[in-house]
Amino acid sequence: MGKVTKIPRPTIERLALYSRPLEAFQESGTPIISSEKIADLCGVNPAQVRKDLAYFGEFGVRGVGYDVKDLLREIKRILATDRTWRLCIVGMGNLGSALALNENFRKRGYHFVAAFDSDPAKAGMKHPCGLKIEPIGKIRDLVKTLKIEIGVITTPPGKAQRVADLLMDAGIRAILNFAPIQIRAPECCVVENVDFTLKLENLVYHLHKSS
Amino acid sequence: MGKVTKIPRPTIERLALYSRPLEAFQESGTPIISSEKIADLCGVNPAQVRKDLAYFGEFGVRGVGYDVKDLLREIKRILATDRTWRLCIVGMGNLGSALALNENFRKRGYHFVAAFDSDPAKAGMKHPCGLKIEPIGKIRDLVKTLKIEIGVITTPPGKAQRVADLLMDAGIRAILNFAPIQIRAPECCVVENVDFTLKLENLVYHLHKSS
DNA sequence: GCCTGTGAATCCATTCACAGCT
DNA sequence: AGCTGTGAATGGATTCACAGGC
Repeated sequence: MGKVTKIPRPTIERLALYSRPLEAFQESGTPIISSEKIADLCGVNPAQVRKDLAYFGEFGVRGVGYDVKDLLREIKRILATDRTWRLCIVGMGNLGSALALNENFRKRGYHFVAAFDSDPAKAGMKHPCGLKIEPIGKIRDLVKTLKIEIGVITTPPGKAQRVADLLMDAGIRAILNFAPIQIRAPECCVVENVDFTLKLENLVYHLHKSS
Repeated sequence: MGKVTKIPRPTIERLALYSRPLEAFQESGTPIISSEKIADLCGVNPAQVRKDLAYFGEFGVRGVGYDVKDLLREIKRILATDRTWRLCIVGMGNLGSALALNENFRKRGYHFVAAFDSDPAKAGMKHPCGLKIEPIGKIRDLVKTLKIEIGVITTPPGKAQRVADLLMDAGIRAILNFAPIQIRAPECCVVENVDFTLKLENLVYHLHKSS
């Protein structure tokens, strides 16, 4: 409390990163951890870790370190991962299907409660994950009645923007986009893009450069 | 030419980003494009676009803009996406399977030439993508004989580091990791992480903050 | 007039280095 | 002695603003 500082975006991203080893330490019963240890495991600078945490309070004890359990709880509270969230997937191709079946999401509190696909042949079918595949036209209705908070887009690139617009129309304010295009959205909606081929192009550049 | 400037990492990432709309413009036959247009479509500043490109040469014409075809060719040459690359996937669960079937990769010149899984029940099976699933033990051999250049890891987090070590042992120097852990690798190997849940945690923070 | 290429200015994030507490 | 919390210093990257060429 006190200062009203703006939190740097990278700080938020790293908080999530820190929580990974913290979870492991909590499970293994380690009670205390130092900024240096966290930094080491996450590949960042120890001062960075301390500064990131200090934005939100004084969680550590000088001369000692951080209490693993407390710190993890604080981070989860900050990130708002201490509750569950309701998501939908749009585009039940191979990727959408794989995500719906992925256990990592559920384990972290992300529950898929609806699945959509524009293919009339798919609509109505029951997906192995347990969800019935709904037509795109039902997005508006279901987002509201099922109180969906986050939309995941796994459509082909050509359809992604239209789907995003539908989701936003329905009141969605957070989108995770897997289509390799830049989604345009107003301020009020947060969009995160996951573009594998972008990452590959990065790899390939470095490979080529150092050969 | 001339100055030996160090290229900022973000510049490389954006070059790949710029190539997306350029491809669309090339297909639609638009001959010339301005830095402002590119910037707009990619959500960056026009000066940024010009500076990024200027690191590699003078591709534009003052008072006119950039020739779409030329620029795209140059970017592809810089990123080394003007050739094909040989990859393997390790971990043929839902995600690995979906990636192997994903057309986006092939279209951009990324060819999966081998698939591995540690599950003996899967080894030997033919995957719908056309590849035979090989046991982990064959990584070393096949990476060499098939001249695999990039490894994609889609195993559970517990196995990811071991798989990465195997790949690097076999001579792989670029890894795309989908497991939600931080892969440790020496300088000589480039690692890109794709962690969906990290992205979700970001979204969730922003949702929560602005509610 | 228009749009690129680029030094200069600004902004932001990271790292250092040490004071402060246990 | 040890490790956190934090102002100060550093280092990068982004943006501005304008000179340069069509």
